[in-house]
Amino acid sequence: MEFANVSERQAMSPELAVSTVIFALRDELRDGEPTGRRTLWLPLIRRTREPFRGQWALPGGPLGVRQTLQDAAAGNLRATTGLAPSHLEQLYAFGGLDRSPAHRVVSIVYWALVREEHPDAPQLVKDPHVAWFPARDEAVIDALAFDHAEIVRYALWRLQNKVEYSSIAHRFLGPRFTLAQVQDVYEAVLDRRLDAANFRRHLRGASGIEATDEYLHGGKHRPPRLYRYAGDAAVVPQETTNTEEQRDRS
Amino acid sequence: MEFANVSERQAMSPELAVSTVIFALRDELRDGEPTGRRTLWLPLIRRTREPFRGQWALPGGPLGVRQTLQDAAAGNLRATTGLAPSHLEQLYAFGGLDRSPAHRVVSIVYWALVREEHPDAPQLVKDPHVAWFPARDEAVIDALAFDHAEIVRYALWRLQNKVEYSSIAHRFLGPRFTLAQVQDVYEAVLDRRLDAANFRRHLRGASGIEATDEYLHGGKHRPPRLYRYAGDAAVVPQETTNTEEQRDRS
DNA sequence: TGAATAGTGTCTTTCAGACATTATTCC
DNA sequence: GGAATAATGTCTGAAAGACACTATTCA
Repeated sequence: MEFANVSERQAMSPELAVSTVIFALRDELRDGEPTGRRTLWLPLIRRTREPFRGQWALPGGPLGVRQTLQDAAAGNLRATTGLAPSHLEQLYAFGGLDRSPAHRVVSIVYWALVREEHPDAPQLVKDPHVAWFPARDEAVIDALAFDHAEIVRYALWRLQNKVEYSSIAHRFLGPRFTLAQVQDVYEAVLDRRLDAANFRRHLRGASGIEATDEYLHGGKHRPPRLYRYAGDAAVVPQETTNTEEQRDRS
Repeated sequence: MEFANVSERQAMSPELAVSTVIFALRDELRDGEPTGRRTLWLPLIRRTREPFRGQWALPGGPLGVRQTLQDAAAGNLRATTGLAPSHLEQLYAFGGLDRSPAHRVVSIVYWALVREEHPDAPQLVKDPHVAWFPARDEAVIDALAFDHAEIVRYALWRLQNKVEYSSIAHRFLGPRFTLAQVQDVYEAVLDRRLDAANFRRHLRGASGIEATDEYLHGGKHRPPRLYRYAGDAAVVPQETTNTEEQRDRS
């Protein structure tokens, strides 16, 4: 089959794009001041073109012919944050007819975790059209372009589920961490307080976290023991191993 | 941007297709004779064109511009079996570079459950290029076209996971069923025997299954009580509600 | 020594596996 | 009555929530 131009071609098959929901853990702010807690933040991009010009949207773009889905998602992430993902996983393919006015676009969406960085770390992208927002700020999320509010909420829900049965919490952290830091991650993701004793027992049992001989000094009081993750160290799962995401409750 | 022809256009964006893995429960056969147990079967389509001409493949096809992903998946199912899905859910988007020789194709794959039908039921599609196979027959699955073996195995794994924490087992069955029938579904999907007493207690607790006043007569011995599913009756989840699949263990 | 955080022990409830037991139907 | 399947009861151990308690560091 041959087609005279792109319009005819477009009549046959929808556009294909890849977008990425990126989460990081940062200090929670109230009235501009840190509360002492941590929360989930995500980077958004301000649209400079119609449709939804001026509104915030998820990073994304068309998929190249010689580009895997994962590569495209990691590319979104690098372009937006300058960082590499410590976790990257397919979320869902969104294919509703009216996600975008005029065009029909199918978006394959990934979600990613990145390690916390100081907001003024040198490798972070400095771009007036990129900004970080609290992932649970309803005013921000509801105002997103396209169906991105729905996508962000779904990604948040997936992250919550995954943290409960899988050990990905450490991917927000560095190679050495205290159990209190892991608990901070859980509390930020699940958005509720956990009992330290039970949480500690839970971690000892079911996850690939093991104690080291080191302790974190420099705090104000008793230094906590440092732990490390002892599972497979693969930062980015392979395209061919979709041994991921499966336990969403319906 | 304008393009002179489809080749140029294709250089910009991969093809987009939708395929569907369809499961039904049927009598298990050994040497052509029923064993008394049930197992999972799936319908496959024999390819009549290159590539992989003559090999079996999952039903699928290109996505139309005004067609939702779910509609395309349900269309696969109807064309292959003549049946409507009692469950339909997105599985994964497969986007490896070399899934298909020469072309770059991204496939968004769904998985579906259909109620058991007698293999010679009138509404079933009669097509020499369609045949049903046991879903765990490694010789069949390994010989599938493209990366469909990987896809089928992933779908099976998802179905197993889902049946353990969700109540979809009844979607293999009619509106009224006995607990033994539900147990048969679980045993076929999980591929192991379950203790009837514990299984019964499990069902009473966590799922939307409730007893009716009816009993199934006509058996050889004590007639079992009939149950029904009391949850939401939606046969096909909405495109916009992805409250699905999330608990895969990684 | 006291404040603050790190870390342990124990009681209780819930739930799942193992398995013995009773119930009802048809032949 | 006996065979077969349906359905219930009970014992046990694993895991999670609640919460009291001990340990170690710094100021």
